[in-house]
Amino acid sequence: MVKTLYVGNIPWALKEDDLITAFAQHGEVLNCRIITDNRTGRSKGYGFVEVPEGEADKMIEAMNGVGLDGREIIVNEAKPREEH
DNA sequence: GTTGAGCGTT
Repeated sequence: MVKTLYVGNIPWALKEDDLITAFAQHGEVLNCRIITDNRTGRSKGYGFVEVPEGEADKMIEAMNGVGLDGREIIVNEAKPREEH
């Protein structure tokens, strides 16, 4: 099973590959996604990273508050997406 | 070309 991590406060210039590289140093990154609004052309400035459940807790504590590109990022467990 | 709290799409 994989767990989804919420990553916020990320720089505008950051890319999905950059998140993978940063998170891959502390564990295995299965998938990642940065939320950007193409309709207004403005990045929401946050993204999601999927990591193994066994490493999710270590990844959060290891990457939470880490300075990335000069800006410290916020890493937490993402809430499950509600589907109705 | 800019900005800064939050929780997302194949």
